[in-house]
Amino acid sequence: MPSPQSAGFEVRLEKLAKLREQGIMPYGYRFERTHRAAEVQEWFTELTGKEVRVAGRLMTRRRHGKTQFAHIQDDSGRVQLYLRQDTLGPEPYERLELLDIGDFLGVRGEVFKTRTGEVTVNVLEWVLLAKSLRPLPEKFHGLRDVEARYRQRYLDIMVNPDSRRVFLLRSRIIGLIRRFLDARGFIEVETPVLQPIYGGAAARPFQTFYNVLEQEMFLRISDELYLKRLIVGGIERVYEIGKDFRNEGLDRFHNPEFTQIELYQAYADYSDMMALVEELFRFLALELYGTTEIEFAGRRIDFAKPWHRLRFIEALKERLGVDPLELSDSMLVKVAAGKGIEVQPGTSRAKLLDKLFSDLIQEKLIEPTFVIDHPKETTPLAKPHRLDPRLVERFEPVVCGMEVGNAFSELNDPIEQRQRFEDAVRRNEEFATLDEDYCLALEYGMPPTGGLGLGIDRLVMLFTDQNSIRDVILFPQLKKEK
RNA sequence: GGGCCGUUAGCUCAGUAGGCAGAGCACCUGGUUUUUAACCCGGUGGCCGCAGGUUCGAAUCCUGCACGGCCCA
Repeated sequence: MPSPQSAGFEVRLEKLAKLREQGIMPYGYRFERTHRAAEVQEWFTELTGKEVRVAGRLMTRRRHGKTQFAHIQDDSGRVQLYLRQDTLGPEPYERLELLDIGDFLGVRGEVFKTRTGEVTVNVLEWVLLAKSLRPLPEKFHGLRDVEARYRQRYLDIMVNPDSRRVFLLRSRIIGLIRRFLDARGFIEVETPVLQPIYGGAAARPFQTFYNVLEQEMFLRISDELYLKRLIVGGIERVYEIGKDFRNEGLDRFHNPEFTQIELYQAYADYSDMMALVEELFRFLALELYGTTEIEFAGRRIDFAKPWHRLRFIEALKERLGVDPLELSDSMLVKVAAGKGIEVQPGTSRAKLLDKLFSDLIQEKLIEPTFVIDHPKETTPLAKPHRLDPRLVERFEPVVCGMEVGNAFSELNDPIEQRQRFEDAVRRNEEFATLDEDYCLALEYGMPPTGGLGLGIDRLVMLFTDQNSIRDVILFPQLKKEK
């Protein structure tokens, strides 16, 4: 972190003082703009010779004695300014010496095209809107240092256009998802982030204390059990986009605080959810890029075609040479070890199966694929498979080896649901809970329901070709600097 | 938790037989009335991540720590 004494700071403070001496307010209140930077370029034909008012941050500057060129940047892009002593007058021109790269300016001027063809504003009048006291990162290379890009994200998006692009796309993607679901009659809701009992996934929660209720609480690890209560209540198509929190690992694909969309549709099953995913991904690609193809990590992925279906058990059976469903827990551990996959003693069968699949198969699934029909014990909230009671009706959408979601035909038999919760708790599975209130809700009756969760961060990674989840999260947590 | 890599000026980076700490950009002085990574002259700027150790001498070698990245668990 730069110190107060660092280069440029003192000099800029002096300029600030001089400006005040000259009666200039270095921090303005407002500025009426007629155009944004990009609009001046875009509408050049109509604007040429006309007066415009634009504002932005001073990003470049080339001085030539009695004239100078500069660029200001606003959120649409940049526009060049041309500043002449004979146009501005001696004092306002001289006062330009008190400006620095990084300052915010508002200008009034005439639009023209320079000899080299760049659309430019010939400035008639300028005002300082905010003085910058810190030197900006280098104009050509931008801000490269990964740690600095995360810790000072404002600098990253200020000077690295690609970073800005990612976050603008993130916003568009979320907007498009809403548009897609709203058009299909889904209702967006908000459910509690602070929950008295966590559930809907197997993950270590963050804990906190709710003073006025004098009660331990958890930050949600999933929205599932609340959204399904709403299905019970008669909201037939419902979704929520929000943060979930899992007090666990942090790597390229995982961030403890992440954004998920969960949606539930009454009278539907997991096949309907597969169709929805196929449509949604095609829609996103078309809206964002005008084609069904995207590029991720150097590969072209086409969402025009239906996704592959890969049965969880059959894929594992082929890879392991034996049917994992027919193996005892201890045999399964041995077979896993034979494939180089070691787990801590006491790891649940569900976790082991999951790990086997992730390590041996999932990372090779490049083409869009639904991994379907998982073993029952992996998924206590999914409905038994209609053709094979050892399995559940579940799928995980996988693209480029990356799991981007999870979906089921939702379990709506309250007796079986309670049994499945109790089994998981009895097997002492990590983070298994029994949500009595949810069981009560199910006892009132829940229609057949298809449910789907999608990791928004990973979705954004996929659609913006980013390698790390931290590159699609504006302010990823880092350790405190000491 | 383990392995590897990184940390040098505001930014981007050089810097090994261990011997005065470097460049470009930015900044400051001067010049320049159509430039655009403007240009020309001159200049300022360093806890070389932190703490120890080895050595006549350490950015450089060794140990530990901090922060970050990648890979593994």
